[in-house]
Amino acid sequence: MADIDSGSERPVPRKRADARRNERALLDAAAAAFVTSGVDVPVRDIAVRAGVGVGTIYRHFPSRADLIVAVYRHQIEACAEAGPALLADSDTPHAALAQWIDLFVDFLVTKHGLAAALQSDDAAFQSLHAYFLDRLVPVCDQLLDAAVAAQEIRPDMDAYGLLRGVGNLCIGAGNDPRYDARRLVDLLVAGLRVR
Amino acid sequence: MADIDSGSERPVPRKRADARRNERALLDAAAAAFVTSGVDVPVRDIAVRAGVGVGTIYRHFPSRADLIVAVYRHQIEACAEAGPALLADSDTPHAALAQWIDLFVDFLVTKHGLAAALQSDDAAFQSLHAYFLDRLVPVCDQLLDAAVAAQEIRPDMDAYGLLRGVGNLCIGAGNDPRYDARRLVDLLVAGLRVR
DNA sequence: TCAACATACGGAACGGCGTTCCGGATGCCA
DNA sequence: TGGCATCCGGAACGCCGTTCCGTATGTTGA
Repeated sequence: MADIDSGSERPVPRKRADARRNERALLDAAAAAFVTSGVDVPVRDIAVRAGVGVGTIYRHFPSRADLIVAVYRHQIEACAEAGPALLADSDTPHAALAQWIDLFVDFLVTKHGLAAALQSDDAAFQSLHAYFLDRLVPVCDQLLDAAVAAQEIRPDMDAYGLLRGVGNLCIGAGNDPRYDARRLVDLLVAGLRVR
Repeated sequence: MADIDSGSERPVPRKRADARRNERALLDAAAAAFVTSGVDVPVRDIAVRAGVGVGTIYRHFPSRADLIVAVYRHQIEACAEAGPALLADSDTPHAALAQWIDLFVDFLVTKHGLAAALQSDDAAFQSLHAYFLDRLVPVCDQLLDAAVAAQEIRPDMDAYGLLRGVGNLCIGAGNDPRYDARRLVDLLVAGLRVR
């Protein structure tokens, strides 16, 4: 989506230098703030870190959810692209599915508060929700289909439901040493197998 | 906890009539508001429903979490007490466990937003968290122990982790027809079985 | 180089939230 | 009925995400 101006004419006349600088500063500041205080960190804190006013945040990112998406876009892309690769490399589709879900869990568990934000029905988080779904559901679907075709798992599980379940299980992981989200996800994936 | 004054002397001299009336009105109003708008309903709305000022809510319930606990206390108690009963009546401990978890899921799924509040790390919800845990973890532990003793499930699952997992899976159920929390919980419980 | 303009900035302001505070009202008991 | 402990209502506080707008600044054409 970025840098479409590799073509001949220039319909989008490039943003001002300070705007580009601020956008970069905001992405860096937000990433750092998310690590320190979780994705629920107040917008004002991010603005202070970036040395910028709050208004500037909203010029670049329509809502806090879009900022979150922007910060994690690369990692989500990487996760999505790992799906077909795992399917090609693994011994069985079920192994690929398990490994891919592990990747997803790794991602969520290390982002304090992200899993909770993902399931929030707050309208402000709709774009976050939508981006994850658009990008990951098709990948998960492909893995599920392959495992079903190999008769490794029961055929009545949909990718959307599974991803939401895994996402839900990751909520609060990392806050509480007594709660091991990964083990529960493993249990869930184990329950998926044909008996 | 209520009505300790069945004894002889009366060290706690009974609350004023208007206070008792308001507490009852608040419980009723909160219950109705939770059904209509979920447990996240603004405190002011509950106050309006009860025909009372916001200050009155906080005199009776130290925080919104305590109001939630008060509203659902009876149902939580019922769920807790159903555990031993199911264990006595069911054919196998695993069946009892599955049925009990079903009860828990039934309870959570019908309380819009409760499951999310339960997992929130917000300090205001600590008493909610604590009450659920105090009351339900021992029951779940008993069911798990029995099922482990009968060699029906793997022995490495703790009651706290399981309850949190089930609670997490129930987040957002009821908002989204595409998400079937019960099915995922069933999968989780199925994954618990020894292979 | 400079003026003029589109673009972007900062932070005050807004509406909503949970919670606290306190002057005034009210039930209770002597 | 008077006096007092108890309780009430709702304004006020601090924090939040988001919006708005007067001001500043990068850019561009002359």
